[in-house]
Amino acid sequence: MRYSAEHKEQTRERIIRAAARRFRSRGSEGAAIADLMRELKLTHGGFYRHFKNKEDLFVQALEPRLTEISKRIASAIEHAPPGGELKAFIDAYLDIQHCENAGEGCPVAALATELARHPPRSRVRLAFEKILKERTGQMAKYMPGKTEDERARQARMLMSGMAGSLTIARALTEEQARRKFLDDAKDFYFKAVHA
Amino acid sequence: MRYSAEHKEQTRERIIRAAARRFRSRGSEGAAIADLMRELKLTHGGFYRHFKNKEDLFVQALEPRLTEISKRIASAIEHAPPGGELKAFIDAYLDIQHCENAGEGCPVAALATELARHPPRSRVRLAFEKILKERTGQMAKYMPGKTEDERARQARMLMSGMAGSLTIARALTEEQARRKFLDDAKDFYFKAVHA
DNA sequence: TGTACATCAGTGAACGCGCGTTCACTGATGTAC
DNA sequence: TGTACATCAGTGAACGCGCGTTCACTGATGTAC
Repeated sequence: MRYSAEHKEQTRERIIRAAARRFRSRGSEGAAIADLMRELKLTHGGFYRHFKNKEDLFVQALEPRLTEISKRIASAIEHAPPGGELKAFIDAYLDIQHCENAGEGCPVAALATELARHPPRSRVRLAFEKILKERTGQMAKYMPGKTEDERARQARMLMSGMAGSLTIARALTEEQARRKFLDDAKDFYFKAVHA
Repeated sequence: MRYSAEHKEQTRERIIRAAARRFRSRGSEGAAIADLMRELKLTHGGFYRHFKNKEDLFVQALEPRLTEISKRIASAIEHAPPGGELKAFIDAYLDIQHCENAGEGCPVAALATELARHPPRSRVRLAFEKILKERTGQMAKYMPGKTEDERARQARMLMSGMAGSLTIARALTEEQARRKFLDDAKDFYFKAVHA
């Protein structure tokens, strides 16, 4: 059947969304194309009408997710009382829901280890780095610190540290322990950025 | 040919060492048994005289590595001037060499994401959790903090945070950027634990 | 307005490859007598 | 001390499976005339 360009774009969008979820919750190697397409009630062959190959999908799925999270963060910050932006951000990032749902969450925490194993100048790594920079830039303005540079540094440290703590929390086997770990982390990072 | 029990034990040890390196630098899925055995000038078939399967190897390779790192940390701390133990530890963990050689480094930073994807009550996760507890317990005594509990919390946060920062540093494409990132991190965490 | 042809998203069989695992076999050395 | 047999680490071919990718085909709709 012939489909409209609009229909094609919608399918593409659906593939990207589902893929981003699978990549984050299972890793790139854990997410099979046939399974992904089956989830969307499609067959695997059609995949290649939308993407050159799996890596192409990975790159294209990564970017919108990173910016999506940025927006989510921005929204959490906006709804915070004046002066409470940073706390709102930390609490939102280290939330138990974020911990339990890696598929919907921060791609940095979910995929950084894997990305580090890709070749250094690969598209994925360059895309990752670019967006990492954008994101920490966006966060910087809520950071304490005298100079722009100091605030940017703080933002980078806060983000990488929280990503690490979130990852470790996810590896704990008991939900109770994860909750406690995250609560401790909220405390720790809030104090850390004010040190 | 018939081999002595001692010879067998040595081979087993060699497999575990090489596997631990490969697991950390490439992840469990990235480390193939045939390649591993070839590195040791053996063939893949012999592998099963030593391990039940690949997961068995993973569990057995993980444990000694976690304690090995604990010893390395202990040694770094011992050689530090009195009162400088914590700084010595932070500097050792966030060292550029540690960053560049994931294969020889901290298994928490290298494998936590992957571990979180294993089934919750699996041998690997339980082993990981047990040793995580031991290690942070060991670190706790160098932490500032009034109560034992507070020191333990600080140790957990420091470790998970630094693991995250190390991971992000590894994902950066330029060595210069990695060095700067690590230096910033050393500062950040040193101040954070004294906050 | 109607007709013939082109397009192309989606289908599903097939291919090739990597990899974990199995298995019959080898042969040097340990052990029983 | 010598001999026959058992053992078992290691070999390498083979198997099965999952998965990324290719390809000939379908058929509804767009387009040219």
